[in-house]
Amino acid sequence: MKIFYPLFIPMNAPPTPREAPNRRHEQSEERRRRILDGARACFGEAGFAGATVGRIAERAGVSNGLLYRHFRNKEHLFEVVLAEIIGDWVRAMVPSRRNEPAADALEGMFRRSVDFCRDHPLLPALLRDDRQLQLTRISAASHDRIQPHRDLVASILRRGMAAGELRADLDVPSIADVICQLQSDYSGRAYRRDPDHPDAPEIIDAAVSMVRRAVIA
Amino acid sequence: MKIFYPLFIPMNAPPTPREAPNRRHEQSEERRRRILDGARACFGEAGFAGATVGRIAERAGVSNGLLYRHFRNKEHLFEVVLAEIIGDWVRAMVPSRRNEPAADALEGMFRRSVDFCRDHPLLPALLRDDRQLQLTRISAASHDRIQPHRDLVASILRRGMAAGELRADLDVPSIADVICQLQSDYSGRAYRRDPDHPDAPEIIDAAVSMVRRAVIA
Amino acid sequence: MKIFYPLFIPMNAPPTPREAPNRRHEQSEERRRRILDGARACFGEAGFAGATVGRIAERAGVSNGLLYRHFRNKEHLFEVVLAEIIGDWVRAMVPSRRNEPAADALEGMFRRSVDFCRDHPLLPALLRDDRQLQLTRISAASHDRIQPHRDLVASILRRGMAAGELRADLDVPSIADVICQLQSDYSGRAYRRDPDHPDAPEIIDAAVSMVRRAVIA
Amino acid sequence: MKIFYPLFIPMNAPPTPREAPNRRHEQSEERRRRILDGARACFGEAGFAGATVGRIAERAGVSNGLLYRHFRNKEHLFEVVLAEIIGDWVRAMVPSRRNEPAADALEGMFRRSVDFCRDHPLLPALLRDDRQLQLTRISAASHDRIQPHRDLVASILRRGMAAGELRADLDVPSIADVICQLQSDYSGRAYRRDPDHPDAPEIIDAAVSMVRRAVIA
DNA sequence: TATGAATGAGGGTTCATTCAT
DNA sequence: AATGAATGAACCCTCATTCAT
Repeated sequence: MKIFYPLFIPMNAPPTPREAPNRRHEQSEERRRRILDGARACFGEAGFAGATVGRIAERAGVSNGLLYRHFRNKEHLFEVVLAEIIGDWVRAMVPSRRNEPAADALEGMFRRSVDFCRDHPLLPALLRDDRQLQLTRISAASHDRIQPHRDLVASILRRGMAAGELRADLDVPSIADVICQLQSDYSGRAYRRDPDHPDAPEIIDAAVSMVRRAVIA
Repeated sequence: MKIFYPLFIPMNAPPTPREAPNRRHEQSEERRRRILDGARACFGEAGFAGATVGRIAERAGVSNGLLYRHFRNKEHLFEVVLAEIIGDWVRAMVPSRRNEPAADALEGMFRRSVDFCRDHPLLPALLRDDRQLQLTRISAASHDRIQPHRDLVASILRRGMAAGELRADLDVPSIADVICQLQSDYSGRAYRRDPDHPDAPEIIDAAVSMVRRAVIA
Repeated sequence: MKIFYPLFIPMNAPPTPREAPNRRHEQSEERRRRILDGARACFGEAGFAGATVGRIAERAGVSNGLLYRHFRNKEHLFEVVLAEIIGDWVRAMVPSRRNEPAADALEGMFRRSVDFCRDHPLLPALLRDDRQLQLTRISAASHDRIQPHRDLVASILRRGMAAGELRADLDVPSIADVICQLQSDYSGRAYRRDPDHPDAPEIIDAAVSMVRRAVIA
Repeated sequence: MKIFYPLFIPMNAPPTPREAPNRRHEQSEERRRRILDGARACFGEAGFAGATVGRIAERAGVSNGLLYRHFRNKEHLFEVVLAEIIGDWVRAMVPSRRNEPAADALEGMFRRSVDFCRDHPLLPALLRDDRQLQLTRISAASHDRIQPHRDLVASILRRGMAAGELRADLDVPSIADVICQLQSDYSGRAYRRDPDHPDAPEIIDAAVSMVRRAVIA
């Protein structure tokens, strides 16, 4: 069975500086970086509509106008931020060892995803709900990141079923959907520090064990 | 065992008409109603930031200013809408029969919640994530609706454990959290019609069966 | 010979208040008026691009936002201003007596146009050159006002030729074009007080006599 | 009779290269040239306000900043462009033969002006109306170019009157004004291709014949 | 009670100009 | 001399909120 791991193409790698980078270019690049960081934080805190360009620039310590040298407009900036985050997240999540039992692979993914989101100042909050963000125009983003995630989970499930480790009667696409949903939920919690949606270890454990119990033979 | 069903205190009951309601008062009350309906629709479609008071008033067929006679401001209006919706949702969700097996009670709740959200033009989208809505100031709302929901689920779990229907080693608060999370997720999907987050019956079934398997003895 | 005088339909007559106008409505109407006056002045001085809504509002003594209650946007405001001005101008210019000699009719029109523009705080400056104003989207405006003007002049010319008062070999459309051009020029001068383009009486006389000499038999 | 032909003082002659022009200087000069050409095109297309420095630099194939080494600011650049154009225009317009009849001289000037503007990708549109261009600060430019033009026409008129070719009772300054006005009008038309202000040959002919008839004895 | 005209702060965006390199 | 990244003021426009009627 062919497993197809490499999910996402990194969309917004910084333009490869093939010439020796001079000071100017370096500084510019660093400011672009700071803008993206500021945008991550602001979008993460306030959502797309709530974040303001002015605030982002301020946070990045640059002028209002500079933002528009690096990004077409607010929406474009948001797209780039999203793409970056997804790239990071996926890299953190992907199974490290290929031969581990399927249930362990799922649990590993789950926990790595949560841990990544906890440690990283980023916005998995935005990983879920484009509708709220009035970003219907950014349609690709949502689809592009969700389906591959499900496919990855599904491939692990199928591998486990083939190996006899998992129940044989799983409705793979549906179960994969639910697992991904839970993973998104608790990854998101790890970032937001909403006391109403805690990410206490025992809750994560409960989610993980629910997943295990649902799939194991 | 005492089961404590009445979860929510109605927050914004219409001011109790202690005098015999004359015409004026009646009409006023009806307009308040229309404003709330318009707000539900608008907030549901565009989120908090995206909805405008002008639009809401227009939809309600009243003037812009009247809105401010009935509600302190946009935020307050939103709070009231939220509270109302949660009331409706809870009423729809609460177990009908008291003596059914715990697992069935959970499943029933799950499905009723999803169905309610599907049939009702309302905004369970908003049930989850105040942060997105820039409503950090509305902290109470979130807490008030989420904890009671978990308590309800927890009480069912405990009943089932006491009755020997469910596993004895459940970490009740944590499992309740996960179950509520899933229920919110798929209820939300039922309202939004995001093709990337479908609410196909088999997916709902998968979620339900995952829950059952997690708790059943 | 049929003469077709009524050229322009007044486009932006204030919405006829068929009900007894209360104070509120009156004040609103007056503010709309003030905005239009401010806009006339600002557009007249600075052109479309150069005029700013902020400046116009300030000049009208109202808030920035009010402008957008009365007009869709800057462009719409400009259109209305233009239409008003043209209406005024046309009414001022149109021949009063029907039976006067053609050459006198032309001269009368010419002088009335100039006088109107001199006395009136308006912007015939804008009567000529949409291109400068980057108003390609307002294409109709230009055409709608210029051709009728020429037609009016042409009809007078033809009447004079038929009556034997004017030379029989006139190239009517071309001569009409030149006459209108001159009339626009010196009407515009009357408004702008550019010392480099004076509107001294003897210059107007020179223009008028040039026109007479060109057409008279 | 003294005829005073050399009308305009070249305002912005390139800084006289008093040293043998080395490579550096040559290249610099060529870039200045390219900037001016780009500016001509941009101002011509979009007017002063509509043209942007960035666009001009891009069109000239130089950097944004270089523009400010050669010109004080956008306004200065515009002044220089204007002066250049006027120089070109005047050279094209000036009577070639000194002894031709005055009326022919006028007609020749008229037609050469129109032809020049038609053939040349430049901005006689801007020849008339500084006010529109928000360039009230550039007052000199306007005066410097208009009065000499009138003087030239006046001198031809006086010559014709002295020679008995033209009517003896002409109000020379006034007639000169009108002639110059017409000439500007139709020269401008030749450049702009506004269908509402055509420059068809028969219209030009009509204008020319109007002028002739106005002055001829 | 109900209206909707009026306000004005703040939104995203552009662009003339400067200055370190 | 030449670059182009960076600035920030000013642009048009929206919309939550107030208040005279």
